[in-house]
Amino acid sequence: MDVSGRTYPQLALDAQLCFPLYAATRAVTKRYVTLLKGTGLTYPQYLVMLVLWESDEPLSVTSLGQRLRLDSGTLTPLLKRLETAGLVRRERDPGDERRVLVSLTEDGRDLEEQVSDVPQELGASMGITRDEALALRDQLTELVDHLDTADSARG
Amino acid sequence: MDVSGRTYPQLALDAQLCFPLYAATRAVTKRYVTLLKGTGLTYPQYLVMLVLWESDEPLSVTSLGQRLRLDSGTLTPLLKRLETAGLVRRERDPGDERRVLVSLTEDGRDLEEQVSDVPQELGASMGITRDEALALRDQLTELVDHLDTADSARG
DNA sequence: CACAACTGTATTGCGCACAACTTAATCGCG
DNA sequence: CGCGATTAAGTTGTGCGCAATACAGTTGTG
Repeated sequence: MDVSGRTYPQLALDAQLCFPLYAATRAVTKRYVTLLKGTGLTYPQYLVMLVLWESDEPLSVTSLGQRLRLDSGTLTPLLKRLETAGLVRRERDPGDERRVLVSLTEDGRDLEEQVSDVPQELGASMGITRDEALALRDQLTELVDHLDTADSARG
Repeated sequence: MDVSGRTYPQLALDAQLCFPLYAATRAVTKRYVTLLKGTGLTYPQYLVMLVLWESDEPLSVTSLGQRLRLDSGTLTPLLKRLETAGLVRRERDPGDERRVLVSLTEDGRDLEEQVSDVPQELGASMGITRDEALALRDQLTELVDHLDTADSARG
């Protein structure tokens, strides 16, 4: 942690934001493994289910991807696993055969009740108040917005 | 985003901290791809190099793993790629043949100067002040500490 | 010294992420 | 209508993360 005397002190691991961010995501994901045990879901699969539970309509792969910022290379195999698990259906849109519509099965819908306590349990594991969590959420959301424009703009 | 009328409003994607955290990490990683282009490093490889640049001594795989919270299943192939790239050496510790000591080559050491502007460039992409970044860093560090104890304690 | 317990690293297998590419369907424009 | 451009999803290949396992080397104990 002693950064004095280094040629490039800004490169110290503990001086940067990126590492705690990276570590926090992995720690949260690891906690979800425990919390989702019994549902058979991975954390990315859980996120997909969250989006589907929010939606009244079947969603295309692209719209799921826009919501979660994931592309078809990630979603297609993930959705196939959810289909194999019997939680979702994948059907070509009759009105546009390029699109695949993803909808919940009865089992998929039923799973929502089983995970309804997960957010609160995770919150308890994080050791911060609800207000702190919401403030952090907003800061990170802003960060994502900036980074998205930054990377496309500055190349 | 309208959460009213849902049976489980706490499951709304936008109500939770986990998703912005996950999205922010991926956005940062994506930005690093651009910033590290020319070094040949991936973001996790860059983190390993940060730790090695900080150290005067060769480090074992385990001590690298403790610093970065990564295990040998992740580090071994990553270090082999860094070795192939000519940036590090991997040698068994003569004093304890179980251990593999990782040290920088001349090329590896030289790379530090090439990335010395990366932290500042990333900071500029995030659209937050240095103080905000440091506050965020500290909050996330605390989060990680809590989650680590939570997952081992509550199983 | 013998040997069980432990430690450090490597290997295997699975599931993301994502870039790059392919294929099929649709759209737009003359 | 014909046909090039665009769009949507799927495929391929690379590199993490990490649990589970294997295994060689080391340590502790009698």
